[in-house]
Amino acid sequence: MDNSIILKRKLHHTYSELFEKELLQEISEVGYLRKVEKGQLLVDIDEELTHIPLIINGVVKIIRKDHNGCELSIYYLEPGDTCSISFANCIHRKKSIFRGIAETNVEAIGIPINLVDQLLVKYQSWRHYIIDSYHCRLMEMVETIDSLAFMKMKARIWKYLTCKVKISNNIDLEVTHQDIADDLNSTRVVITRILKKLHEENKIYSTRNKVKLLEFYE
DNA sequence: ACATTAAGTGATT
DNA sequence: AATCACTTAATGT
Repeated sequence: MDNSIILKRKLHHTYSELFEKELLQEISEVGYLRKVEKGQLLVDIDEELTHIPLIINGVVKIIRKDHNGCELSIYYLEPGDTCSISFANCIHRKKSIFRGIAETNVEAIGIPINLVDQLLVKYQSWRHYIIDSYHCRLMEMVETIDSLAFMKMKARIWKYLTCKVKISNNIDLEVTHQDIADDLNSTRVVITRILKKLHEENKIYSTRNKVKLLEFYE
């Protein structure tokens, strides 16, 4: 079967609502189908980008690596998504700052980067798609940052409490929320709220001036 | 009983 | 996560 016919059909069920007809037609002509098996890399850090992937089906995990090589998952690409970050990269011929791994078996349509610019000029739906994509990615990032920041405080409090228990060799601590806030350079209200959560998780039992650790392993 | 201090909450930034 | 403004609960005198 003709390559463009196959692509057209693949494109249809996820992108027909998104793109105008002419754009679908053009993509089916210039794109090529790329199948990636679960666990395989789509793109690695420092790799030069040669095409933009439009995800047809499957899920791609986008991750970042820290200095130690620890992975931090940034976000997921699902059908109908593309890696908008890669647009800036490919326009300026930069290398990827992310790694994309197939979380499941993935089918994607690759669009050569030299054509991405042209599509941007020619098709409104393509422009909207890219801008929306950026927006979604940004919102996901904000969420990730929020939760990281929050978890950090919770972790700090937990460390602080277990440390105190270890020092005093006593499960019962005599501290006010304000004390903890001062020690951790935070504010009382924030501590109160996180302690309440820990309380609800049955990790501590806290009353006025007191915090009792219910979970404490060496 | 009243004042003081600790803790809880909702809204806002 | 921090700040504000305000409420509620516990404690000391």
